[in-house]
Amino acid sequence: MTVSKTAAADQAKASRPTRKGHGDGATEGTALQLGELSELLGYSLKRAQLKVFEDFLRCVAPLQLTPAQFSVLLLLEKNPGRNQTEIAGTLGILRPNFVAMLDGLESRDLCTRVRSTNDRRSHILVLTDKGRAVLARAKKLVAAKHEARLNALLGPANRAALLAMLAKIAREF
Amino acid sequence: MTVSKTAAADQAKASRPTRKGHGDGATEGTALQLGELSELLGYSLKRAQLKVFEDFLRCVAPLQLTPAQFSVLLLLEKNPGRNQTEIAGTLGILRPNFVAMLDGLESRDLCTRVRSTNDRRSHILVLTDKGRAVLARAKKLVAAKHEARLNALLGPANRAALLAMLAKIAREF
DNA sequence: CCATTTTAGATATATTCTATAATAATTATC
DNA sequence: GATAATTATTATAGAATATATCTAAAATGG
Repeated sequence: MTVSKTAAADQAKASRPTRKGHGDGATEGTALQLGELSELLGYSLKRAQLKVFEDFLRCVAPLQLTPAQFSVLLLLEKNPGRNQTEIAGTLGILRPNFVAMLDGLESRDLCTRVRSTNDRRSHILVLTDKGRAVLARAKKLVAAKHEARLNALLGPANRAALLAMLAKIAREF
Repeated sequence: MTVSKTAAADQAKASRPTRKGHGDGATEGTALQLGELSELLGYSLKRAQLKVFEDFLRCVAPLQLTPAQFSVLLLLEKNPGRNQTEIAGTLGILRPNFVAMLDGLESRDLCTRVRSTNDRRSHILVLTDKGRAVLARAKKLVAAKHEARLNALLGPANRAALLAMLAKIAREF
């Protein structure tokens, strides 16, 4: 038998069924203990990342941009004249998966593929004027709502320290 | 016309095709500039999380445990007598998706579902002896290889500060 | 120049993760 | 006892992620 001998004892601890979120709370189930989970960096990293992305989506919802799309537009603005492989590679996006993503951006007229004259296999990615405008508005929303909220929570110095450590992990780990 | 007037100029900057990673490097493409992307917390958060999970998988590969599976086993050990809804909810896993995950753990005899005597709708989750043993080995691998590597990269004080900030974001953001 | 190899983008496809709706069994509430 | 709510489950759909293959074009080496 592989089940713990204390299974019956475990059962005894199980609370009887009660209506939850229903007033006095005297019979509400106890919150679970995270225990060693709270010392596991990867766990908090993942939970924090989900929260941050969630907030990003809310803040930039008027422009209908995902974090990944925003990162592409930012990269195109900063690096004109680059092709799909270079942009996708820098962002850690696999080339096949980048195709549909670009289709989406291009169909919304945020960027265009331009056949390179130097190497006719490749597409230079170009921000459209609309793409530039949307990006500018997105930057303002992100700075004013999203990053501002993080700053309020952590404080500017902590936020900078956090960013530096995350970048170091992303780079060197 | 929506395409930037400088598209032709952008094209001019595109490097001619060259063999990459091929010796002298005089003609290698320049690395892309991240620009404002490196100030976006969510971006570094995501990239760091991927690296950390990747390393976790490597370190604990002999036991064939994913981060999510490890977190379930940890939580079962710390919180005996809980049912599926409570465990899944604490980890942010949706109940329907938790079913297949438990099937996997149960088929490997790492935990078992025990019908609760108090509420016969629910399954109390119980770590098996094998589950306890695997968890103990996993903890050692994680501490000795995974978290040790993070400590070496950041230093213990920074690692603690990072963890505290991530937990705060996960909790309060 | 020509044959071979390599690369860029695209397509197809598989896997995993995530999310919602609906169902059966059981329990709670009126 | 009738109605509503809850647990676990199934089915399913969508997104993210991964690999192999195809074509057109370009580079390489004779």
